[in-house]
Amino acid sequence: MTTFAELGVDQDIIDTLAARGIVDSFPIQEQTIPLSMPGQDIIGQAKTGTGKTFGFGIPLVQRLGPFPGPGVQALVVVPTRELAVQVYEDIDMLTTGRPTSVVAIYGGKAYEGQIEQLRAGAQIVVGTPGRLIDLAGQRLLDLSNAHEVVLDEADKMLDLGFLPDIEKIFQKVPEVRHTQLFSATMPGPIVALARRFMSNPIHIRASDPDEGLAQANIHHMVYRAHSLDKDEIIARILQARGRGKTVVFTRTKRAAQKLVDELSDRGFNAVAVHGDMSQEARERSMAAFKSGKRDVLIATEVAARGIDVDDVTHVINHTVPDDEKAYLHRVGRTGRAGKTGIAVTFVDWEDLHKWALINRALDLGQPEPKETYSSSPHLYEELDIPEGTKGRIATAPKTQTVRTPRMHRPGSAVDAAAEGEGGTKRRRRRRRADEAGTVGASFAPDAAADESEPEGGTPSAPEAEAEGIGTHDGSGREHRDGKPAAARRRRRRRRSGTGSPTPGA
DNA sequence: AAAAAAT
Repeated sequence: MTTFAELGVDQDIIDTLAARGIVDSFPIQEQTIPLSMPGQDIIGQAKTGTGKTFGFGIPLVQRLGPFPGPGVQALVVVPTRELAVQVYEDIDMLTTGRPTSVVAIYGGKAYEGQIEQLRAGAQIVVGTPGRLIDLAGQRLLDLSNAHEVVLDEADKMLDLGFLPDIEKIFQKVPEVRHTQLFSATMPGPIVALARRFMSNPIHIRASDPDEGLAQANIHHMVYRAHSLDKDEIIARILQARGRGKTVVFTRTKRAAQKLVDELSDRGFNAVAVHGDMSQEARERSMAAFKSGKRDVLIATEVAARGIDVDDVTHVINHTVPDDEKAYLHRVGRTGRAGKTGIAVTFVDWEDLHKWALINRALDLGQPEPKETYSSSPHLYEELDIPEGTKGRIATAPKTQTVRTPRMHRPGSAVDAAAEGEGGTKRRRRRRRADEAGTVGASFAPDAAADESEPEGGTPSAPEAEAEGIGTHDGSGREHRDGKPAAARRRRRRRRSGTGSPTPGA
């Protein structure tokens, strides 16, 4: 193992890293930092959770020098707002003790703060394409001196959805510059395309090409489950999983919303993140999940790439992801920095082919998924639930399965009973649309207030909570049911009892 | 086709 000092990293950055317990370098850092530091263009490829951010971040901070003058000299572009926040935090940490200042520029947020920081002379900008182009177009962001450019999740940034924006951004930065592209996945055609934006790049792969792209420390499992049984199986996995956090990926925003509602009703500590939520609610969910206040995150593809949360032990694919790249990034939320993780994928009948392609492309060696579900409750006990947990599954009370039919027949007597007082279908739906994903869970009511206090101060907790998810119903009401949020919280607390995550409690 | 990304 090479030390950071041997890689040419400045002592103050070494100290900053050490203060955070980071003393060992990762292979990608060892391979790219010495090349990147003197200005070599790099395409850096390394597995999920193996230190890519510092791989480009350290040279970037260091190349600006210890006392950079004011004005944007470095630009990092990322595909999602949450990743912008995370990368911003990482790079900001690297600048500790330097006058270098970093700003995150992304949508869904007030312009003022971001513009203010740019005016104050920020040197490093981390952002998402839309807002970057917006501010550049308004002459509020000057990229003409950004000689350092990074595309994080580079293959995503160069795919069809983002490419036009990326081309615009490259038109705004200097032609002579240092360009770094990083990702766990770099398909050949994308590498070819990438060369258009780089000069004599070196493509570094931090692992043996025949080794495969999948993390060896992730254990993969497949269930061929009927969609109506998925909630029940997920609940059982969550119950049996022990300490740690879980990310569940859904294909659609609506499915994410529905699942977070269902799991919250079952007493799990779940929050959601998806594009139909307000940015404030998205960030509140992420903060609660990162801090451990909530231990289940239900997410759409938005959280598939780059997001780094400690102690994620399980990733569950509620539906098979689009392709092997999506699979790799999703399951890469676990098994990070040398830890192990479990990846569970539900394969629907119509996804059998898609799954077979992923299984083969990544050489996962998974057998053909067997039909593991049944409408009969005991058959759940035959499920191969993730390691070390079978005993607990087998002893799970049978009565748990009573809750599954509620999903099948919304509005039934069971449904009304679960709602408690005044539970019409319509009211229930409204409550959920507003609430879930913001605080999500039905207990730990104090957390609702904690999570709605970002730095910089926002409205009082009730309003912040009530704002809920943005465009879901497009309303913007301050209250639902005509009751203030505090009263609603009391009602929910009563309904959900003590907060023990026991289904059927 | 869905999700993401400016308002």
